Amino acid sequence: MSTPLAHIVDDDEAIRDALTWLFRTREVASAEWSSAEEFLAAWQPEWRGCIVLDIRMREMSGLECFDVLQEQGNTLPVIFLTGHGDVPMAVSALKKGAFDFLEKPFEDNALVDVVIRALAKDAKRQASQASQASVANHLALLTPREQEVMNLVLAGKFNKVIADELSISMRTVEVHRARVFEKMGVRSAVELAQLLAPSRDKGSGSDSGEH
Amino acid sequence: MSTPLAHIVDDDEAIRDALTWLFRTREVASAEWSSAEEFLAAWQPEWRGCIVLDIRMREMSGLECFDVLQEQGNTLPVIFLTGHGDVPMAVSALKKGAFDFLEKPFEDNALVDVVIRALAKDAKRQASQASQASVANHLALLTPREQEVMNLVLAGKFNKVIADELSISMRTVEVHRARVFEKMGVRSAVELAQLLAPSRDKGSGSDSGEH
DNA sequence: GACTCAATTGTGGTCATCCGCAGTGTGGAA
DNA sequence: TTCCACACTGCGGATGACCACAATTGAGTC
Repeated sequence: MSTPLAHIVDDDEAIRDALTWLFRTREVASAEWSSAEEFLAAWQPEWRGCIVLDIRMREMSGLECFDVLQEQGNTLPVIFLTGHGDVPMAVSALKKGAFDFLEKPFEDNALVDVVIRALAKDAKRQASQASQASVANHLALLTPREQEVMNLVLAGKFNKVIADELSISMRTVEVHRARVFEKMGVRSAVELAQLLAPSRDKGSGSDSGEH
Repeated sequence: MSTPLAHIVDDDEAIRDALTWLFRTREVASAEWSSAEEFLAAWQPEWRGCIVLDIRMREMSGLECFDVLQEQGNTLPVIFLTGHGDVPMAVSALKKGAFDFLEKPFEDNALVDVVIRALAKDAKRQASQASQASVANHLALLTPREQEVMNLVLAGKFNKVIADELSISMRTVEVHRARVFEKMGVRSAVELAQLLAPSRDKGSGSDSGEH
């Protein structure tokens, strides 16, 4: 199991050591990576925690690393560290979904606070995603026909009408319907609607932002 | 009705004129305000569009103006303009929900693009909020007893059980239930659940759920 | 060929929902 | 006082939902 970790990605060993020590004294578990490439090679989508990413590194920069991560579906909050960032860089990073953007030198407390908030955010995201994934798993257990019937049930149609539209008997609809309820772990169409309602929205927001 | 406007808030008349001219040539409707105070005094929550806010102004700064707006429930996207912003300022503004943060000098095209995206975002937000408000209006038509029954219906309970919990007859529950459907403009509990699924908090829940 | 699984259908019955009809009682507004 | 909105109730019937029991067919697997 992956424990939540603050992943420190920086090619400066002195800084890595300092951050590792800082996090250890604040009881924040962390891991060290000496380059963006090394981190990307190891990165797994199921990791939890957050990423503390230095912008200026010898090979791949932190910003490039961030882009690659986002393409690969990373959901971990990313905190950028930079010695000489400019405003457009910070704005771009945040608009692309970075969690925060800190200029060196920064207060130890400030960084730790941000990391702790990032860890909390990831934990929350993880929780809500877990329940959504569970629904998706149950949904995957349904046969095509069952899904078809389910959709019509959710459209509020009577079994009679569903039978008609699918050109099958009412009895068959009842059987499918019962199996859908059973497999989805609900006891009524109302519960089913509520279970599926949150995940039935369209479009993922691009940029967002509440805090 | 309020047309979507790009509200230009800047105490420098030359800049206001330039922006107004720029927007007009791009067919973006705009309005001018010569100070944060003037804008705040006129501001109405139902306005649509976006706000182009200069940071450095004589009296109240753009950042202060932004804080006041957020407190008052502003939902319009805010685009900051600044001649000499620093990274922490930009980061803070974006994390507090600003739409964008542009440093002068900027390309005309860049600003117009941002404004157009901001207007689009507001239009989208407005649309989704409208349907939500409509649901709220319908909910407000329900009598207290009807809302109570509705919550129990949405909990997936049988009329019999609802009658029991409220210590009334089944027939009365049926009457309330029918009125709820009628007033909410739905024809079944499933439709009701879907209508209310995105936005809802528990009220008057007696016992909690199982499953 | 035996076996599993998805899809299909019927019978007959129970329980829940929905509705029209016909009322009672209460508290506030005109 | 009259009118009205709200809450409440009973009866009986039509319709829908759910279920146990019992089967058939075709596709794909072992």
